[in-house]
Amino acid sequence: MPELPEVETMTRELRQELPGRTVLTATLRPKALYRRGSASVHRLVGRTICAVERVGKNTVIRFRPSGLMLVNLGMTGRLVTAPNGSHPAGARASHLHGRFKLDGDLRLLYYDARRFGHFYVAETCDFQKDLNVGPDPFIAKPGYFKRVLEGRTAPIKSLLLDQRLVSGIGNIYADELLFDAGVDPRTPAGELGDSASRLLRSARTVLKLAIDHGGSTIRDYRRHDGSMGEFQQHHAVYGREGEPCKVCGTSIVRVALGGRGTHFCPECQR
DNA sequence: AGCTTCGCCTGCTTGC
DNA sequence: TGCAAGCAGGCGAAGC
Repeated sequence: MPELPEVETMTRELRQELPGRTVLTATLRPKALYRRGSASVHRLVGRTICAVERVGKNTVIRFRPSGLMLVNLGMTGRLVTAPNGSHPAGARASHLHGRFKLDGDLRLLYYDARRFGHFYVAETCDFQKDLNVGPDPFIAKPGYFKRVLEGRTAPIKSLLLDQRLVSGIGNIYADELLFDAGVDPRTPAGELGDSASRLLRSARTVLKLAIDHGGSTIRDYRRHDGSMGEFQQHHAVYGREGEPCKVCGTSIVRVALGGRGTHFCPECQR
């Protein structure tokens, strides 16, 4: 499940290759991969990539003289370059849904087994307003969490997954940062008090560490070269149900919260 | 408005 | 061993 660290890793890798390339042909199917209100990728033919950046869990490719394409990988999406005629390691042809032929003998390919990803093509875009993408933990100012969580009654874990409030955090890193902060995921967000600012610090710590390890590979995620991320080896709680807490030895518990598998240490997180 | 549930989709895991 | 059912989960839509 690509979250901020995985998308950041992928975006950095694409940034090495894409800027300066002009789009020669573009196809994306099926239609369901387009986000509502998106223009067709055909519009990008003839335009030249000028920047590749990350916004929350999305990769944004910018073009000159104008235009942008936002890619959200959903759960199993993979955006990767390959020379003409070759396919990236471990990619199945039946999962190939998007092809962008670029100049200089390069293709940008989109694979997605479950097709939960989506694309948004437009001339301009206000991410916060048009796409409901709030600030990520590296952009948010100290005090931001405390301010937006005030009065909220939903469990803090559920709100951490809400991209409108804070972007970039998914199921894995929500569990991991709550452990780092020592906060019970079921805590009503408005009752956090001063630990709200601790959450922001933990988010930055955990996400930064994950980026340094190339992200987490649970099932599908792969680095650009087909290798796996390493951070899953450092998970304290995610996927460790029944295993001893690395701090106190208590068995890690798994509960369902808002329909999501949620892992935590009942001793360290209160 | 805020909170919760549902549906999309397919590969992997589990159970018989 | 083989097959069917169950499960996972980002995110938008719908329901309360």
